[in-house]
Amino acid sequence: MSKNLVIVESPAKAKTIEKFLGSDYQVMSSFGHIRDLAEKGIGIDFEHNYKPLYVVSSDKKKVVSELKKAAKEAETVWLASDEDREGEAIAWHLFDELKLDKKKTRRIVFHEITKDAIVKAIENPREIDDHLVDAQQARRVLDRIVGFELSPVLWKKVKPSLSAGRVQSVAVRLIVEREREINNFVAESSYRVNAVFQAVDVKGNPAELKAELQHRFSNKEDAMAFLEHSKGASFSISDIVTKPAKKSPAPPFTTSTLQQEAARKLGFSVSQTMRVAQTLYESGKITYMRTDSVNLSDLALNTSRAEITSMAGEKYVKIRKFTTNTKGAQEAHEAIRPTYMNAHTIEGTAQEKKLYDLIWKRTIASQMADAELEKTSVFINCSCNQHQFVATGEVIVFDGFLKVYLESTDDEDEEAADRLPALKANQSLKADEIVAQQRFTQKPPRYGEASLVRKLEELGIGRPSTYAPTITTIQNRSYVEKGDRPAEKRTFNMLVLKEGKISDKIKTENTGAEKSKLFPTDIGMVVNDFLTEYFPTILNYNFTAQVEKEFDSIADGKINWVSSIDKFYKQFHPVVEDTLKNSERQVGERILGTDPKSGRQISVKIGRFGPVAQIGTAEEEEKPVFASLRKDQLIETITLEDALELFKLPRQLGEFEGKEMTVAIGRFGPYIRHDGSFYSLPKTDDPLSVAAERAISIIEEKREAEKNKVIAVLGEQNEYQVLNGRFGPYFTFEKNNYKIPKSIDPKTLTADKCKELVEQQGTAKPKKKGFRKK
DNA sequence: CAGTGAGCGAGCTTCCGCTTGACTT
Repeated sequence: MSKNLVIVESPAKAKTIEKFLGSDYQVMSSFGHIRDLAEKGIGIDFEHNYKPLYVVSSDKKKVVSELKKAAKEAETVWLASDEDREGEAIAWHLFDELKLDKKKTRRIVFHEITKDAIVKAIENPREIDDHLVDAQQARRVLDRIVGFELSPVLWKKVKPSLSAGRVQSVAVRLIVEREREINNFVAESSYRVNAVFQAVDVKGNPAELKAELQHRFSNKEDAMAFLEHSKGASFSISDIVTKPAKKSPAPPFTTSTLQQEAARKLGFSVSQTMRVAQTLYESGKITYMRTDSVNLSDLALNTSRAEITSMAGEKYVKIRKFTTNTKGAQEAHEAIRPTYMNAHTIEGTAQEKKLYDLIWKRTIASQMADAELEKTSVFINCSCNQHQFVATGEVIVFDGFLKVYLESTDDEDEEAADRLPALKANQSLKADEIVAQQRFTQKPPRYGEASLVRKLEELGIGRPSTYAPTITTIQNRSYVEKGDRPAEKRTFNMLVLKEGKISDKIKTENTGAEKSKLFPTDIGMVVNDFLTEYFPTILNYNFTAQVEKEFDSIADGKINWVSSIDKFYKQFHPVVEDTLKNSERQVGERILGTDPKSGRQISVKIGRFGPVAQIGTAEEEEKPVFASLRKDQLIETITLEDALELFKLPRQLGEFEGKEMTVAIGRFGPYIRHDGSFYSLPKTDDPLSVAAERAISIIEEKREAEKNKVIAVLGEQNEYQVLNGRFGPYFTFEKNNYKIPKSIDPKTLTADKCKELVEQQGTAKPKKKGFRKK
C-alpha cells in the first residue's frame, strides 16, 4: 500500500492529481461532504450548546469505510479539500470521522491542478483551521434551524409538505414582487421623432441619413405642432463629432455567468447547462464548473496567449487579471475554462460541442485586446425650431476580442449602429420623411431561471453548487412555474410628414411576449406574503449578507459560533412560537363582489384542491357553489367578470343515445363527458359555445379512432389487448404495457406468445418514489 | 386520466452545500 493518502473532493480531480504524484501517493475522493446533520428531526442539541448531531449520509457509508481502510494503512494522510469554508469543514469531518491521528495528518490546499502547485502544497502543510470550521457549522446550523422551524409553520398554516429556507424563500419573494411590479405598471407614452434625410456625400454621391430628434414630446398635440413647423423648413448639418470608443471583453465564466450566457445564446435551462458542463468536466475538457471565481491560472494565461498569437497575431493579445467582486465569493477554484486552450473544438454531443465552444470563446476573448471603435454623431439643425436631430454611427477600427466573442444582453431591442456616410459640416439636407411615433414605457421583465440566478448572486444568496437545485426546488414546491405569455396587441399612433402633408395613422404592434419565464403561483404568493409578514428578518434581501458578516467574524476568531447562533435563536424561536399560536390559516381569500343573479358573495381562495372561486359562504344555509380557477388565472388578479365566467361550466349539451352530454374544463383542458367516457375538445372549439351536434361528431370521431386502436384481443378472458399506440404496437396485460419485438408482426401474436413476453419483460412497475427522493 | 370543496386523525413532509451516480418515461 502507498505511504501517502491524499483525499480530495471530486473523483475527476483525484484522477488528475494521481498522475502528478509518484507511486508513493494514493489519491482518493470523498465525493463532497461525508456527514451531515441527522436527517430525522432537527439534528441539533439545543440543551447542550447547539451541539450538531452529525451522521454519515447513507450514500457515503461505503466511501467512508474505504477511506478509513486506506487511512489506516497510510503513513501520512493529506486532506486536500477546497480552501473555503465548506472545504475546511470537509477536511475536519474526515479527520473526525476517520479517527485520524493528528501527528500523521496534514492539511494542504492548492489553487491550480499542476504538478508544481501540488508539490508546493505538499511542502507547505498546515493544520485544520478550527475557526473556519466553526463558521461552517454556524452556517449549517442556522440553515437547519430556519428551514426546519419555518417549514412546519407552513404545514400548519398553509399546506402540508411546503418548505421555506434562507435561500429559496427569498428567491420566491423576488419573483412575487416582480409580478406585482408588472401588475401595477402603468405604461406611459411619448412621441419619438425620426427623420430620413437625403444628402450628398463628399464624393458627390447621393446618401441617406437616418436621425432621431433629441427631444421627445409627451403628447400628440406637441408632436403635431412640431411636424407642422417642420413643413417646408430647411435642415443643415451643424456639427460632426467623431470620438474614439472602446469595448472590453467580459471576464471568463463563473457558474452564474455560464448559466446566463447558455440560456441567452443556446436556450439551455440552468440545470441543463450544469448537466452538460459536468460531462465536459468529467471527460477532462473543462475545469471545475461550480465556481464563483473569474481568475485564470498562469498556465491558462500562457496557453491563451499562444493560441491568440497563432490565430490572430501578437497585437490581439492582452493578458488580463480579473477580480471577483461578488458578495460572499469564496474563490476555491479557477474560472470555468477549457483544460487545453489549444483544443478549439471537441468530440461529443451537439450540446457538449456548443457549450464547449461558448466556454472556449469566452476564455480566449477575455485575454484579447479591446475593440476600438469610432463613434460619429452628426447634429442636424432645423430652421424652424430649437430641437436638434442626431444621427449616430459606429465604425469598428480594430476588432480585437470581437473577432471571437460578444456577450449577449437580456435587452433584445438594442439596435446596432451602422456606419454613416461621409458628410461635411454646414451642408444642407432635404427631409424625406419625418415620423413621430407614439412609444410606450416597458414593463419590467419577468425573471427567467438564469436571470434569477444572477440576481441571487448579486445579493450574495446561494452558492454555485446550489443555484440550479434552488431553481428546481421552488418549481417542485409549486411556488413558481416556468411558462410563456403570448404577445398582446397594442395600438399606437403614428404621425408622418411626407411631401408637405401630415397623415395621422393608428397602427398595431405586438408587445410583451415572454418565453420560459418564471411566474408565481397562488400558493407562492400566499406563502410569500405570510412569511414576509411574520418573518421579515429572514425574508429581508440583506439577511444572507448580514449573517455572512457574522460567519466571517467567526472565521476570524473574533466571535464564538455558539454564542452567535444563540443570539439568533433566542430572537427567532419565540417568533415561530408566536406565529403558530396567533396567526390565522392562510387561504389568500379575496372577495370580488356579489353575483348579479343570486346576490350572493363571490370570492376566490386556495381550496383543498387548489385555487377556487366560490358563490356564497359556508355560513349561509344554501351551500356554496365552487368552480376551479383556470391555470392562467391568479387569485390576486382575477376579476369578478372572469370569476362569473367560470360558473358557466360544466354545461349540459343535451342527450345522445339516451345519456346526457356535459362540457367542462379539466386538468388536460376542455372535454366532453358522455356515458362515463371523456372526449377532449379540440383547440378550435370553444367549450362555452360548442353545440350538441358538434359534440356528437367529436364523440363519434374518437370512437372510430378507438376502434382502429385495437389490433386484437387475445387470451381466454380477453386478458391480452394488442393495441396501436403512439410509439407503435404494444399489448396490455393486468394494467401494464409490454413491448412487441420488431421481429413479430402484431397481427400474428398469440396468447401464448404474449405470456412469454410478459415473463421476459417482467411486471415491475416503475418505482416513482426512489426517483423523486433525491 | 378530467369528478371533488365534511371532518377527523395518524403519519409524513422540511433546510443549504459539498459531490456523483442510479434510476426510469
